[in-house]
Amino acid sequence: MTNAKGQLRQRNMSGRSKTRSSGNVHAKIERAIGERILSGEFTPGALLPNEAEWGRTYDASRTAVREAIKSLTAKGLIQSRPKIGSRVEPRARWNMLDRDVLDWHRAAMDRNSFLASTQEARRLVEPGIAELAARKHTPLQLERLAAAYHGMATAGEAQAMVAADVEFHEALLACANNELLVPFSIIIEQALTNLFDYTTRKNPHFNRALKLHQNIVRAVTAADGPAARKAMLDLLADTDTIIKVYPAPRKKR
Amino acid sequence: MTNAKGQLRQRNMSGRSKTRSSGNVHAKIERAIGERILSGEFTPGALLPNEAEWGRTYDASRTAVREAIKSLTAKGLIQSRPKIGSRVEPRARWNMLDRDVLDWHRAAMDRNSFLASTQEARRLVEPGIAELAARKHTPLQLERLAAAYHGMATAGEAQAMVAADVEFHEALLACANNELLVPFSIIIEQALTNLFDYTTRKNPHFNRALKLHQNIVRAVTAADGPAARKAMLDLLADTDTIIKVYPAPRKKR
DNA sequence: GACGGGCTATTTGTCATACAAAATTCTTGA
DNA sequence: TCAAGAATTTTGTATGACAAATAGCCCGTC
Repeated sequence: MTNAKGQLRQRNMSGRSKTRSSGNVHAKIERAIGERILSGEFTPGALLPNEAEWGRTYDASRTAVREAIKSLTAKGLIQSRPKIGSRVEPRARWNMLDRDVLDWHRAAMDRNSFLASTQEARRLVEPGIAELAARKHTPLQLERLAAAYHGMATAGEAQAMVAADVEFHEALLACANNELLVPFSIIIEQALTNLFDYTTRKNPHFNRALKLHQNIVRAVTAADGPAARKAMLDLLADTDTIIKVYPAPRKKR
Repeated sequence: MTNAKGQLRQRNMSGRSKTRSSGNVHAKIERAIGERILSGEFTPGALLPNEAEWGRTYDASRTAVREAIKSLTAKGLIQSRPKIGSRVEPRARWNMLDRDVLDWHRAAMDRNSFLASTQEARRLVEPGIAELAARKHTPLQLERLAAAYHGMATAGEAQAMVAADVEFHEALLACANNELLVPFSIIIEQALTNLFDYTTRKNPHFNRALKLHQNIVRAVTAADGPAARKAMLDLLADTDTIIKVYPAPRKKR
């Protein structure tokens, strides 16, 4: 994130939508420090430089630094105390389901390990979500799900396909009608975005994936919980297969 | 959170550990605004008062207000833009697995609805976690789980029992070795804390719950995934029963 | 020598003020 | 009518000053 002189570089937007606020000084500093923590440069329990020092490092005012630090604190990464400074919190406190944190986390590990852990989490949660969705959806929510499926079927380029896929899973999550589960969409989004190279390119897979998604729509529409669960398991199993068949498409740099 | 004159009151600590920073001005403002959003006073899309206005409302400097707002932004509750101000984000963006957000959420709804949704989420996730734990735990993690069980068995007062119970489930989560699942511990913690009145008091239930926890330890120790899953399902079913048997112990005020 | 209490230094916390930057809204001119 | 530009509002950033908290040191006492 930072070059030799510690100046803030523009982010490279890998996977994430361009946040309007990413141009803000405090947002850049937050990202810079966040990445350095997630990368392991500062380990849990470690003492960070003080605010004045960060200000010098990134050539910014203490105000901007403090706002960055407050954000990182809100994400559970650090904790500040007078006379002590800011310490890195234990990993168990890190809010890994925060968009930024998960993004920094992904950037700090190799892609296959990351995909392995997202897929594991998805296998754990999404079948249950599908079942809940089948049992609890409202007509409006079902409409959104159907529309998302239609969006997948008619998506043109690969980029749009990924977006439609994400929307599909978010619509399904909404069908489950449990707000506590919603943050999981971030994992799904990251997983699908990073599966980009694996999927969407191969046309034979495209049709298969579409069919597997359709099965979910049908089961949810029929309010058939067990069928929805199974349809989701099938979809995830298919995804896992693809990851194994095509190991690491191309090294990142 | 605020009285008629808008002055900040000391928090009442329901369920949460006393945060050192809760005495900070920006933390108080954050909490005040957060509660007002979660309570529905400001609905998604609504425009909040500007920073200067908040400063007057809570008799604080713009600096403190801004730090509060940055925290709330990091939790996904709001988004700020120049010339516009701060708007409440759609609920799907809210980071419901954040400690504070979940706490404000709980405070804004009736207890039974809250417990219903936490139990639903737990039924969805924890059996899978138990299974993963059985398959992936390390010796050290298993030790922690066993110690947590021992802590439950020897806990004296009810307060300590709840703490030990939370530690048990967090230890189990750690056994699963998937960091993406860790934030769920916040749901478990909130659920158990709020189940306080239901459980722990009745001695017959205490022994039963202890046994159900022991079954989990055994299955995990034996690396028996399916058995661990079933043991967790049994435990959760038992908890659900208790909630149904003793509806709402005492209204909160 | 051990211990307790107070002193000091460091760091975050808070405030006030000023100006920059962004972006909506209004205004004005073609 | 519409588009370009000006005005206005709000957040964003910087600076400087002081308050509050507290770890670690110092010192005096038992």
